[in-house]
Amino acid sequence: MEPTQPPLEQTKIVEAMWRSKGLRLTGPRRVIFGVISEMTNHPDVVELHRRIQAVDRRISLATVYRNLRQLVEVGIVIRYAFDHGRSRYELASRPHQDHLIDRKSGKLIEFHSSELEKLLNELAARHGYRIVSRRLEIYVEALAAADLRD
Amino acid sequence: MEPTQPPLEQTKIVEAMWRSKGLRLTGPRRVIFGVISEMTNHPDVVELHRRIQAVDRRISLATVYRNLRQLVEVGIVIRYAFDHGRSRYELASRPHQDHLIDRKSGKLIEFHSSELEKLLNELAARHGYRIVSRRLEIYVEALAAADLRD
DNA sequence: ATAGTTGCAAACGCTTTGCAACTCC
DNA sequence: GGAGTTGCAAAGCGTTTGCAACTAT
Repeated sequence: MEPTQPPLEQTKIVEAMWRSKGLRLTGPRRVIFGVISEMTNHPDVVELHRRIQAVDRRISLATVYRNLRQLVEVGIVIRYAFDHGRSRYELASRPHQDHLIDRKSGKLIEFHSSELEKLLNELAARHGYRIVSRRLEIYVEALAAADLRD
Repeated sequence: MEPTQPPLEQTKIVEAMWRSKGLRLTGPRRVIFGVISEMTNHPDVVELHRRIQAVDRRISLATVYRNLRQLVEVGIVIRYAFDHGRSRYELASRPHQDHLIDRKSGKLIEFHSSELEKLLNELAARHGYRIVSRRLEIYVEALAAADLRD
């Protein structure tokens, strides 16, 4: 039934969040936020910059860095500095995933436990902190005859 | 002139481990390994270098870096790159702990919760697995210090 | 009008490395 | 003796920043 309305592409979540904070919106920001809105995994600056330049070649790496920094500051984006290479970024709105990793089979299971969530929050609070983000990797080994699929 | 036995000070665990791998032992290494053997928390290179130079002023930062790198390679030391500042180092022989990391202050809190331990074991078992090891890093923010920033 | 943003290039902080002298086995 | 190690200074790499031109409000 829908006529040929512009696909209204993926809503730019980040732009909306930014506006809701009453912050200034510029040309480069529109592009940057658009790209960031669509990131699903954990891209690094170079990858983001590449995608951003695909839209507008003039946007500099410095601007990408500056905006990422601001997005992290206002809590829209999370920055990870796992190893010592480039940082990786993630939309803060995504619910956090924890992982079970079976090195033998190479299987990786994502899970989410509200019980765990609750316990971790308590642990943090006990030390006077609020959790910003976390990283949980559990390395496991199959129990006897557990030939699980998935 | 020698009294009885030299106090045999704190055993230099790292030196012993290194020897057991048949690797070369030099003057600077003896000092570096001695300092590393005694590290209890998660010092960074600068802190380690300071302690090392307190013993032998001539040992360079480059040498400390090079040896840390080798120790990590052979698995004696673990390197953490929590925030984006200097890496922090820990003796691998210590039982693994979970970490609370305050990126703003750079503070790092180790904790251990048997409650958490139990829950994780349950979660793994629920999926048909047994835990081999894990890595948990919780990034936090001080509760009260929310409006302390400029 | 003006406070904020941008691109550029230079500066920064942590870490690594090329080199020549030195040292442990 | 010779492979491995060291100190030094310089280079590398990811990230930040000073500046002058620009732009959103």
